[in-house]
Amino acid sequence: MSKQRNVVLTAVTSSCDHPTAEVVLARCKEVMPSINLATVYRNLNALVKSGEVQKVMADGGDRFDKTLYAHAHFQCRVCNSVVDVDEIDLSFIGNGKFNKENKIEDVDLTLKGVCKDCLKLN
Amino acid sequence: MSKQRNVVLTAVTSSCDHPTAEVVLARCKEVMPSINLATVYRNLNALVKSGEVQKVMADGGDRFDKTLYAHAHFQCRVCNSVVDVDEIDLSFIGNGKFNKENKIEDVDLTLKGVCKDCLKLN
DNA sequence: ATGATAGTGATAATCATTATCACTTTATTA
DNA sequence: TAATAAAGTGATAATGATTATCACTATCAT
Repeated sequence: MSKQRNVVLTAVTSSCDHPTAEVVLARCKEVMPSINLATVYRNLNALVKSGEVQKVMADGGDRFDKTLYAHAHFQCRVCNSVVDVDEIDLSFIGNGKFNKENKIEDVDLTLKGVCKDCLKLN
Repeated sequence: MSKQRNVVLTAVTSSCDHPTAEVVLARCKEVMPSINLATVYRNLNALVKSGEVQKVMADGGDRFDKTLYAHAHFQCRVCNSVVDVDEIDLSFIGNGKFNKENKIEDVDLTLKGVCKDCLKLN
């Protein structure tokens, strides 16, 4: 594991939000100013492949997540923030007949709407 | 509703798959060779806004869907095809406490893995 | 040390999507 | 019907996120 990969991993795991690649880059630069966006993408993809972080598709670019168990997300269409939604249980997925014929490897459940903070601003 | 919007709408609703904008363009050109990709995007977005079609985020570009009720999707990571998964009931979402503080407007549940056809090819 | 290999930084390229704009079609009004 | 306003189109440029390329550097095993 290179120094850069470690810096990228720390940038994702040291906070509870869901940073974009650009945000990860900004955090890495605080600690390693020479690090490059391409390196950030390379290592994020490597970390996803090795199962150390999760990738979450979202409007405005993919997000990266330190939480590894299956869980739902919510993205606000006003401020674009992404938060975990733990109250939804995803464990039932894979029990149906669909998963007998096909192979489900991953579940991506994203709720969309307006978050409580943006609701207040109206 | 312009001729072009009608052609775009028909391209989405006349089949049961989940075409990308490029596929929609190809279908439209069969019937209206002069139609342009920008026009296809413009009208797809307008149809989404008016609630006549649904947009589904997917790897390799957004897909468009004539089915309007909330339902899950599955995307194969080998052939990239997207299919409906009707056996998963999404109606329970919105009953929890999360939706009391925040406003959930849309649900996007995409399963990922390998479809039965691609499993056979191994 | 030497060579092989993997990883990096810089930047170009790609891909999906959106913006712009001159022009055409459609609708509205006189 | 003619004049005019409004909306939509096609062509293409621009954007934004992501990936590919490539010369160079750090790391590791001889």
